[in-house]
Amino acid sequence: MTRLTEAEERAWSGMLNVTAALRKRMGAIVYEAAGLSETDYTVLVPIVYAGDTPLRSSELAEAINWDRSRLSHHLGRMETRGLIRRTQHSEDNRGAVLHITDSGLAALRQASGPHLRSIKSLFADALSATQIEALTEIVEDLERHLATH
Amino acid sequence: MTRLTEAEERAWSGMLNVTAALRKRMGAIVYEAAGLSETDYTVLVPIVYAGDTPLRSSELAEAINWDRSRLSHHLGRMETRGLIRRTQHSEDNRGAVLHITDSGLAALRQASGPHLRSIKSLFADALSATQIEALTEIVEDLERHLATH
DNA sequence: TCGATGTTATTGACGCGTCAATCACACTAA
DNA sequence: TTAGTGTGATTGACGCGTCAATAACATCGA
Repeated sequence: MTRLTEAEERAWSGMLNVTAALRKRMGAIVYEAAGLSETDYTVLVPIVYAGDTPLRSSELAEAINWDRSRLSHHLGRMETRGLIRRTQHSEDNRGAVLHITDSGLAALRQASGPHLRSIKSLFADALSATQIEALTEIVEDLERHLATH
Repeated sequence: MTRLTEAEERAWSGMLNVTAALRKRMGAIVYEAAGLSETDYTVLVPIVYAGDTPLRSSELAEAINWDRSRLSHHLGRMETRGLIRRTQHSEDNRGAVLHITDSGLAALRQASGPHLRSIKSLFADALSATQIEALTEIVEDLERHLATH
C-alpha cells in the first residue's frame, strides 16, 4: 500500500471541513425558522411519512441509522418539548409507537421550506450538474468500499 | 431559484452520511491505537508543529477553526489526562502558552500511523486520482460559495 | 409450563460542544 | 493616572451522543 498523498489528504480534510461548515449554517437557518435542529428534522420526517402505519422506535432508529439509545434520549427530549408522543404497541407490549403532535407537525412544516432551500442555495447552487453527478458517484464508491472493509 | 432536485438531495445526504460513517470508523481505529480521539489529534498536531515558538490558545483555536470556549474545555480535559500543559505567556499575562507532554507526544506518535493509514485505506483507496481531483474542486467551490453567502 | 435466549426500549454516567457570562489583563485617550 | 474599551481565556449550564447496564416482554424448545 502506498502512502497517503498530499492531494488525498487535502481532499479528505476539505470534505470534513466543508460538510461541517455546511451543517452548521443550515442548522442555524432551520433552527431560526422553526426551532428545530437538523436532528429533530431527521427524526420527524419518517414519523410523518409513516402516517397511520405504526412506526416503532427501533424501526426508526434503523431507518435513520441511529443508535437505539441515542434515539431514545432524543425522543425523550422531543417529547418534553411537545413535538412527539409515544404510545404502546398494540401487539408487542415491549414496543413504543411514535406519533407526531400537532405542534410537531406545525414546526416541521415551518422547517421544511428553509431546510430544502438552504440545501439548494448553500450546496446545490455552488455545483454544476456534472459535479453533482461526480459527487454522487464518489459517495457511492465510498459507501461500497466502506461496506466491504 | 429552481427547486432542489432528487439528484441534488441524494448527493447532499450521501455526503453527510458517508463522512459521518468514515469519521466514526477512523476515530475508532485511532482511539484503539493510541487512546486519542480525532479531536485530540487535531489539537495536538499544531502544538507539536509549533515546536519552540510559543503557541497561544487563541491562535490554535483559529488555526483549527474552533470556538475558543470549546478549545478551552477540551484543553482542560487533555490536561487532566496528562497530554498537554498550559503555562503563562511571558509578555502577555492574559495569555496561555501550550505545550505537549512526553506522554502526549508518545500518544501522538502512536496515533499518526493508524490515522494516516486509515485515511488511505478507507477513503483514498476507494477513489481514483480523477475522483480525488474532482472532489477537491467540489470542496473548493463549496468553500468559496459559502464564503460569499 | 417453564426456562433459556433474544429483542425492545430505557436509563445513568460521562465526555463533548455551544452559548452566555465572567474575569483578568492590555491598550488608548483624556 | 485613570476611565473606558478591547482582547485572551475560562467557567457554568445545558443539550447532545456513546457506552454499558438493566428492565420488560417475546419466543421457542424441552
